[in-house]
Order: sequence, then structure tokens, then C-alpha cells
Amino acid sequence: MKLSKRNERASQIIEAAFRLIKDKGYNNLTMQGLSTYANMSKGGINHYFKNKEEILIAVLEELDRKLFKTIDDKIENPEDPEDMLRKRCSGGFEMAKADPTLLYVLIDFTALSKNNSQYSEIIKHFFEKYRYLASVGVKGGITSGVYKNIIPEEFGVVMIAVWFGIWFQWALEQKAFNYDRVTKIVEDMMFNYLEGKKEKFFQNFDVDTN
Amino acid sequence: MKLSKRNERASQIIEAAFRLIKDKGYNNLTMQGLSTYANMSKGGINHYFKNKEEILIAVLEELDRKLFKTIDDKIENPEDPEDMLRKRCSGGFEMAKADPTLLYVLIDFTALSKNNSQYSEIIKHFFEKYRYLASVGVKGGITSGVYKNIIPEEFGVVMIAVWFGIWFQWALEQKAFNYDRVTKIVEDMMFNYLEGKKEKFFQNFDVDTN
Amino acid sequence: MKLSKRNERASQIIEAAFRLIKDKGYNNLTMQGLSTYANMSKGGINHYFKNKEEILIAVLEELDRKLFKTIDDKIENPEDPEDMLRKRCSGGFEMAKADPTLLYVLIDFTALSKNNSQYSEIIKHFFEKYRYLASVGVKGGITSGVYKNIIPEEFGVVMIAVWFGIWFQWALEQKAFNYDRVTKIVEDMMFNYLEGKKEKFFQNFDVDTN
Amino acid sequence: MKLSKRNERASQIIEAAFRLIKDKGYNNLTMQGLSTYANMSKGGINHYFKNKEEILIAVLEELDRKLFKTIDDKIENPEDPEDMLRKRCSGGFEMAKADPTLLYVLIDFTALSKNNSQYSEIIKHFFEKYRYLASVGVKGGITSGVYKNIIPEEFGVVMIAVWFGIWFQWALEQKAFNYDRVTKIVEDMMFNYLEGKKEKFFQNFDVDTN
DNA sequence: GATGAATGAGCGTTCATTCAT
DNA sequence: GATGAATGAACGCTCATTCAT
Repeated sequence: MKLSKRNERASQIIEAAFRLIKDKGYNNLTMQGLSTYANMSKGGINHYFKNKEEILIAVLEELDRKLFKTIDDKIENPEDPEDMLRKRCSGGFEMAKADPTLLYVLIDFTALSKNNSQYSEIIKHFFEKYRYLASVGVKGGITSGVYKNIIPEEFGVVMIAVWFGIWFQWALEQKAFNYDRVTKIVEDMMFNYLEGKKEKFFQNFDVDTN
Repeated sequence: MKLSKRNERASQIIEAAFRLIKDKGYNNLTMQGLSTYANMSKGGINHYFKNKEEILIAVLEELDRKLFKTIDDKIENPEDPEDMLRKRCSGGFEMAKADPTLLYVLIDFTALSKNNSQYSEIIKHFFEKYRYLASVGVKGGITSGVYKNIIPEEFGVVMIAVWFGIWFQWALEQKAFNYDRVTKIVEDMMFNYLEGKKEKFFQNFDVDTN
Repeated sequence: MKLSKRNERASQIIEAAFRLIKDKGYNNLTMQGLSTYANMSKGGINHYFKNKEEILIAVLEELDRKLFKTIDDKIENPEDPEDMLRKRCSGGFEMAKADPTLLYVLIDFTALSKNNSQYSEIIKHFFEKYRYLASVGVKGGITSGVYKNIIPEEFGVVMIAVWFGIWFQWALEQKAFNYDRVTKIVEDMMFNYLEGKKEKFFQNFDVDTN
Repeated sequence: MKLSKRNERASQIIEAAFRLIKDKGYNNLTMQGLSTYANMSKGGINHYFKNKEEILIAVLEELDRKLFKTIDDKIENPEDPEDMLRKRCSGGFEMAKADPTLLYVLIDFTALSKNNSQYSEIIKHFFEKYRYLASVGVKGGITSGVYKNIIPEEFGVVMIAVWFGIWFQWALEQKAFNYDRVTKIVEDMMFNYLEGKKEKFFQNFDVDTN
């Protein structure tokens, strides 16, 4: 009971911090502003978090959770590796389009990570995980005999690069390009590439059916 | 003579600021620290720059110059559009590999750009320019009748996304993947894709020669 | 309870600032010095006042209050307009004599008012009010049929000029003249002048009794 | 020759400082701004004045000269004491009306004089001198047998008080009152008062002629 | 538990003054 | 003589953190 109340209060603080960073950036996040935004006294925050950094770690973990949830929720049929890959891919793009400003939270922490090994580690693991998730479809395809001559982890790097790179540009200026058409291009590009790495039989089959 | 000495001192400050941001991040850049690092008194910096922001704008412009120079220097034979495209592409990858930490300067300013329209505009133009440079090769290919059914600007977005996305991951953790192999993959992937957009005659010809 | 404590602390700061300006002048009033003088940390002052100017506005209002109180307290019998006028007049003189250094606060703010419209407005209203108070006695005298051919507001200007001009000289150098004799002269002068503006009947009567 | 050039340059600085203080106030007078305004390098100013304070002393002396000149120039017939008195009186009022902002220079230095005995002494002597000038007419009247029962120095205090007090109010807000009518009132008031102090014979004579 | 008054180190910036040229 | 680059102390102000209530 007490613990749940404690968690509730802590969440309240984290959510407020998250929103403030998203809207105004890390550099404009003050404990005073946070206390106002979280409807809690300045001293009160210290009951739940030792100091500002502890809050920020929690915010970063919350970001991870948010992103993961959004992307992973898209997957419906995890048995089919190709479908999972496509879903993850489009899931990431949809998320980035739905809330481009979320990027600024990530960027803020990346900027800070230069001098904070804790942030740095979390962000590293964060990208590792997404590379892994991206690679799983490819890996599944390989074990099921679909793709050949491809290192799934490396293709995960590519997928994440594309996803993040487009998100970044999109967050900077949304009128710069047509998001849907560009993401369609990269999806085509990536799956055409994987197509070319399918086994001969399937490739021939695909070509014939085309 | 006088002007050149003035420029020299100003460059000295910008370089110091650049290094400090690259090494310690914007949030740890103080005028005191800068004055120490630039071997100049705190007040002395004010002869060359009205305030901290003016220095930072200059640093951002320096970043632009640095990146542009590194990438554009790679182009040797600008007559051949495909060659230019490949050179620009690999030029970008080589630069990112040569000095991954340069990214931190860009990331720092991106984080700040959320609440600073001046930074924001510069970074936007920055990416616009690189998208344009990336698109020029494709555009040249179209006018010379090589590529079809492709919007060069949109492919520019893709190229920059890939370049930036890989750079980002590489800067975060260089032991996470094999940079050369991954960039080889994306280059293959992108040029295969463009290949598929070549005119029928060339496409058939290409297929035959494979 | 809380509010009163807050007001108490704010007053403490204002009083300290008032004293410092009175003793050392505005140009020697620093936040550090103020914090020392007010027995409060530098940052603590920021709980009560957003910035230095806010403190100074409060000091100016305090000055207004101080002067008003001292002068207005002298009036005992407001039914008799002539008496009120005399009381106000001598009240002002007594106040100026009692604490000539109070003038320095006013002079400091007047100097600053050149480039600060907020100070300027307050000081203008300040003098307006005193002109008004000075004119009220004359006005009363007119409605009760005592004075004729006189514009009370203009005589208010004269009274304030005399009061302020003598105060100023007195504050500069108190051994320069005999304050009581000089103020006696100006009181005589002013009331003789008003006497001359009384209705014929009273004038004759006065002349006869002389 | 050298000296005169030196004086010329020094005057250039003093005039610039005077104008800057008059227009922007002492608190906005910087050596950099002064050097710009005086068309002289910052270091150059140091050839003519040891430091800022020395310039300010010179400015104060210049103020004294300016005021004295304006007032004293009005006197045409110094043989007639009453005329001299009237001329000085109206001369002071005309000067104050012609350039009300001149007051701010005086006020600025008065504010500073609290912590600068040099300024303080100059301003004291300044007022002393004007009291003296104001008293001379009265004194002359006494020795020539016109006024009785009056201490000229004390009446000088009154005259300066009136002059300064009206100037002050006028400088603060020129639309607050009709300057000419008010100065007419105080001149009447003061000379009526002196009239009342003339010897019996003259007084009777005056009354008869009225 | 909860508050917000209080602290003080540290920030960006200004500016009178010095001095090599 | 004349310049303006360079200095550094001092300023107003911010803000994470502490702690008495």
C-alpha cells in the first residue's frame, strides 16, 4: 500500500520531468519548475529521489520503456519472421511520426551522456536492444532458411540507422519531406535487399511470381 | 594585418570552444573554462564575441564548415554523377569514422535547438544542404538518363538518414559493430536500389552481365 | 501567520536596502552588501524579491510611505483650512529637519529615474501627491471664502518648491544656515502672500488689527 | 600651443561626458562609451585624465561654469540692487526653463556626493555661491537703505530654494504646471515680502501710489 | 510525510584600468 | 602621442540541495 503510493508519487515526478524535458529541454529543467509541474513541494521530491540525477536516470528508463512499448505493440504474428521484421520496422516509423518531439528527450540525454557514464550505458543498451529487436526477424529468417549470406546484427545496425536517421530529420523539420513516401522507399529498399539475399529457390519463385 | 590577428584570436576561441564541447559537452562549457582553455582572460573573450551565444553560433558554423569540407573533399570526378554519388556517400562514412566524436557537437546543438531558433535554423539548413548534396548525384543520374522513377530529394533523405544513423550508433559505441562492413552493406543496399531504378535497357544489360 | 512572517522578512530587506541607500548611495548598493546588511544569504533575498529592481521599487514606495506619514501626522484640526495648511507646511519642514539624509534616497532615485520609467512614474506621482496635499488647504480656504484670485494647484507647486529647496540645501550642509529662522521666513512669506489674497473685508480687518 | 591642443582635447572629453551624463545619466557613462562619443581611443583619454573620477570632477566644474554663466549674463544694471535681484531671479528661472534636463547632471552628482567628498565639496560651494549671488541684491538694498530687518544670506537660501524646487518639479514633469505663471507667483511673493521689509517711508509712499 | 525558507557556489557579463605596440 | 587588446575584480542572478518546522 505504502509502496504503491510511493511508486505513484515517484511516477508523478518522472512523468512531469519527462514532459518538461520533452517540451523545454534538459537545460530548462529546474527542480523548482519540476516541483510546480508535479504539484509537489521541492523538498517533497527529495523523499523520492536523492537528487536530480536520480530523477533523470528514471526519466531515461521511462523513455526506454515508452519507445519499446510503442514499437513492440505493433507485432501481431511473431511466428512469421518476415512479418515480425516488417511490423517492427513500420512500428518504429509510426512511433517516430506520431511523436517526433520524443526524439529531443533522447537527444538531450545523448548530449549529457558525454560526461555521465550512467546515461551513456543506458543509451548504449537502448540502441543495442533495438538493434537486437531489428535483427531478430532477420535471424528468424535465417534459421528458417529464408535469408542467406547476411549477418543479422549488422542488418540490425542498418535498420536502426535508417529509422533513427529519418526520425531525426523529421523531428528537425516536418515540412522538409513526405514522411510516408520516404519510409516507404526505405522499407522497399531494405526488403528488396533482403529479398536479394533469399535462397535461390525462393528468389526464383519470387521472380516468377512477380 | 590587424584584421587577420583579430581573426586568429577569434579562431583560437572558437577552436577551444569546439574542443570543449566535443570533449565535455555544452553543459560543461563555461566562460571561465573557455578562457583557461583558450589561454585568454575571461574579459578578453568579450573583445571578440559579444556573449556566449555568439561564440556558440560561430562554433556551429565551424562544425558545418568542418563537415562540409571533409565530405566534399572526397569528390574527384564530378562529371560522372554515379561516381559523385558514391564518393559523397563514402566520404560521409569516412568522415564519421575518422572522428566519431564530432557528432557530439552536433547532438549538443540539436538538443539546444529545441529552445533556440537560431541554432534550430542553422541545423535545419545544415541537414537541408546535406540532403541536397546527396540528391545531386541522383539528380545528375536522372538527367543523364540513368535513374528513373525516383525523386532525388527523397533519396537524399534516405542517404542522410543512413549516414547519420550509422554515425550516431558508431559514436555511441565503436565496438558494437564492424563499421566498414556495415557501411559496405548500406552502400550496396542503396546502389542496388538505385540500380533497380535504372532504365529497362540498362537494367537488362546489367542483369545479363551479372 | 506565514504571510506575516514573509512580510517581516521582506520588510527586513527593504529596511536594509533603505538604510544602505541612505548611507552609501544607490551606486554602492550591491546584492552581496545587502545580504550582509540584512543578515540573509544572497540567494535568500531572491525568495522575497525577483530581482534588485523589485527591491528598489519597494524601497521607493517605502520612502513615499515614510514621508507621507511624517507630514500627515502633523495635522490635528482638519476643519480649519488655514490651520491645516500651516500644519502641513510646518510638518514638512519638521520632517526634513528631523532626518535630512532621507533626501538622499529621493535624490538617488531621481537620478535613476532618467532612464527608468517605473521610478520616474513613482517620483512624479509622489510630487503630484504632495502638491495636491499642499493645495488642499488653499482650496479649502477658497471654498470657505477666505482666499481669492489664487489657483490652489499653482500655490501647491510653490509650497513644494520651497519645502524641497530648503530641505535640499539643508541636507547638503546643515551649518550653512539657521533652519528654523529660514523656514520661519518662508512660512511668513507664503502666508503673507495668501493674506494678500484674502477677501477685502478680512483684509481690511486684518490691516486694522495690525 | 601644445597646451592649447591639450586643453582642446580635454574639453572634447569633458563635453562628451557632460552630454552623456545629461542624456543617459551617470550610471550609463562608461569609458568605452565616452571614447566613442568623444572620438578618441580609450587609452587616449588616459593621457588627459588619470582616471574616470578626474573626468567627472571636470564635468562638475563645467556644470558650475555653465549655470553661473547663464544666470549671471542676465544682469544689465548691477548698480541698482533691486534690479540685480530681479534679474538674477528671473535669470535662474529662464535657465531652468530653457534646459530642464541640466538638472539631472546636478542630481547625478548630488547622488554620488554621498560617498565622494570632492563632489560633495564642489556641490556645497556651488549652492553657497548661488545663495551668495541671490543675497547680494538684498544686501545692496540694505546698505543703500532699502530693506530692513532682513538677513540677506537667509533670504538667499529662500530664493535658491524656490528656484531649485521649481526647477526640480519642472524637470520631473513639464506638463504638471504652467511654469511662467508659477514663477510669476513666486517672484511676486518674494518681492512683496521684501516690499514689506522696506523702510516705513518707502512703504507708505508705495501704499499711496497703489 | 511534507514544506518552502535558506544557503552559497557558480554562472555570464561588464567595465575601469593597464600597457605593449 | 595614440591605440585597443587584455586583464580580472565585481556585479546580478540561478538553482540544486539542505533542514527546521
